[in-house]
Amino acid sequence: MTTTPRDRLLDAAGELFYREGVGVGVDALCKAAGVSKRSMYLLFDSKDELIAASLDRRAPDYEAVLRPPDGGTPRERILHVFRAQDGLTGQPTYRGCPLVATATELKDATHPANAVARRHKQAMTDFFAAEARTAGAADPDTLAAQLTMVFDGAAARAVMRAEPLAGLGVTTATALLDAAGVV
Amino acid sequence: MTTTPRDRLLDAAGELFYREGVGVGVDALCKAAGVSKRSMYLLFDSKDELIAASLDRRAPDYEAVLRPPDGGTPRERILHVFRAQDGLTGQPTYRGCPLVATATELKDATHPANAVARRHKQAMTDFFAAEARTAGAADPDTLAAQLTMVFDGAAARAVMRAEPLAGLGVTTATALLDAAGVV
DNA sequence: CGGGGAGGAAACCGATCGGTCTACAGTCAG
DNA sequence: CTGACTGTAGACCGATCGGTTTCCTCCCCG
Repeated sequence: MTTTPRDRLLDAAGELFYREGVGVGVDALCKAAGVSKRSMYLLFDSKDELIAASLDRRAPDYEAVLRPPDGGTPRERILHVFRAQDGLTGQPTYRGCPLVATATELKDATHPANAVARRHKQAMTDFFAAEARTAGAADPDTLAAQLTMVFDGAAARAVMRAEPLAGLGVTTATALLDAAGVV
Repeated sequence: MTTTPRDRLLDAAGELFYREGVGVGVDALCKAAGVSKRSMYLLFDSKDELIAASLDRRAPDYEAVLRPPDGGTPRERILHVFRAQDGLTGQPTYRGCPLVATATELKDATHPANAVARRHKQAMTDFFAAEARTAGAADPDTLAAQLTMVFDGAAARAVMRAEPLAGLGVTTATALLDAAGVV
């Protein structure tokens, strides 16, 4: 057995919940994963826990796509994130930032998946803050919060497909970096 | 009869779909509106049409809250939108921009409610563009797209409650206006 | 007074929801 | 071989889904 039922469940959940929303039923999910409901409920306490676990599983891959390779200036490293995002938003399968989309769908701030989303989003802000600090920005925390906001805004625009202007996130982040004196 | 069944349905739908998501059932919705399912399905072809119609109904009120009063400089008029948004995001009942949230939940870009959301969002961008043009910005369309993106980003941040910094939308919009030479 | 339309209450439809449970196949250790 | 363990298939539970239909009440107009 190359993949465990747990792996298959998390992978199928990550894809289906992102593509069709968390309203996808447990039956359809288990069928897609090739796992019986019985096994699913032995592995996870509830569908809600599975949502949270699948988001936690998906997040590292998401971050890996966005994170810049080693080296380069802080400015370039930050802009790499927005360029990578631009590549994602151009795809027809793009449904927004998975973290924000899940939080938006779940509404309930106490949902376990919401804590997962918050944690991984904070990691992105922390990355921006560390780079901004390295670059000697006057207020790295505020700049990091602004950049995260631009990231989420670019994702939202892409979802609504009211985005005739590609690279909007990159140009806006550039403007903020300029304003913050990050060369 | 002070309110028609149609009005009660649209109002209840606007509130419930925003507060709990479009997954709310037709039964619960009709009960909240004090309207029978029979009447609902005589007034609307389907739940999807009701979602679209309720969003269309809600949008003018939403815009009225954000739109600045007559007068003032373009810069002040633009910043008024972000200050008004800041007031909304501070409320515990805030669940994000209704237009973006609906589009995010529905996934399907061909859903009638998605067209409604796009149209109203475009109206906001058009407002920004008109003000930027009045102010003599070099590229008013790009600036308007950036401001809309910041607006949606601020909404997304507020949803996730990873928002220790109030007024983030206002300060970021200010930075973009400064960069675009809109005094 | 009598008739017709509007609209509420609720039964009903097949399908699906999240979740539980039984039955059985395969695989390992002893 | 036996017994424990893991896993699938799928029936089953009550509830709810979107949507349709029947029935009845009310009110307005003639």
